[in-house]
Amino acid sequence: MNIPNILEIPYEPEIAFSMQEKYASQVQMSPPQNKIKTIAGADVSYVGKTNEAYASVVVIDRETKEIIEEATWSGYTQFPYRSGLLALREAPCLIELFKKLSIEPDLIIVDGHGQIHPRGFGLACHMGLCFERPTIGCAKTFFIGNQGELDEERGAFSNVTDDNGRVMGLALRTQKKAPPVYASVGNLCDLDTAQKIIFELSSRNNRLPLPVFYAHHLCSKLRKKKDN
DNA sequence: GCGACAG
DNA sequence: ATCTTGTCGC
Repeated sequence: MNIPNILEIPYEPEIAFSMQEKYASQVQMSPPQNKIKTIAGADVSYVGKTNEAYASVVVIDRETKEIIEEATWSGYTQFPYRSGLLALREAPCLIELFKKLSIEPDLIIVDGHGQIHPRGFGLACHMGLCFERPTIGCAKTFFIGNQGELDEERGAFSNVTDDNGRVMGLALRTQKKAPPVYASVGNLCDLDTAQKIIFELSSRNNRLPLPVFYAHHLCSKLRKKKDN
């Protein structure tokens, strides 16, 4: 896949914060221009709490839900995990990973938050500006913001807002008994589309949208394999 | 001041 | 993220 931009990765956290504040205003929340027929999901896993990383991306056909391409990458991250600065750790890995993809997916789902972020610029936003193509974040746990009550049925959702009442994203229950996932815009996509896509690609069998679910398993398979 | 804090 | 035991449901 073509990668039009690579954002700087500041070594100093304070500089990284201001970088995120600067780029947050460049995120585009309008609906995708093209019809969404191919969808990619990406994930990264690690050996213990080391910097040894395994990343994978899986692309499916939206209509048939069949896998049409996979790519993997392994190497070492340059930064430790830090809340709010996940992109410093994972963006370089994901860029190398997506370089290996031949398809140009119509939409990319990142395992992490987008606009649900202290400065409105989570990992999915960072990748969305790099890729210049519709990108959304789908995180497994609550990060920040005010979340309303959530019904128990699959499909129930509740906005996640900041302290000024601005909608950053939403909590979406994709399985009846499981905790919700958190959907937010990364770039070049609206929240309604993000919600719709995550809902239709999740099911009774997979709380996470199919491409992310597949990528997650591919990652841990890789990690185990290299471990032995 | 204290706790919370994506992966 | 990873580690781990036990439990529930198809």
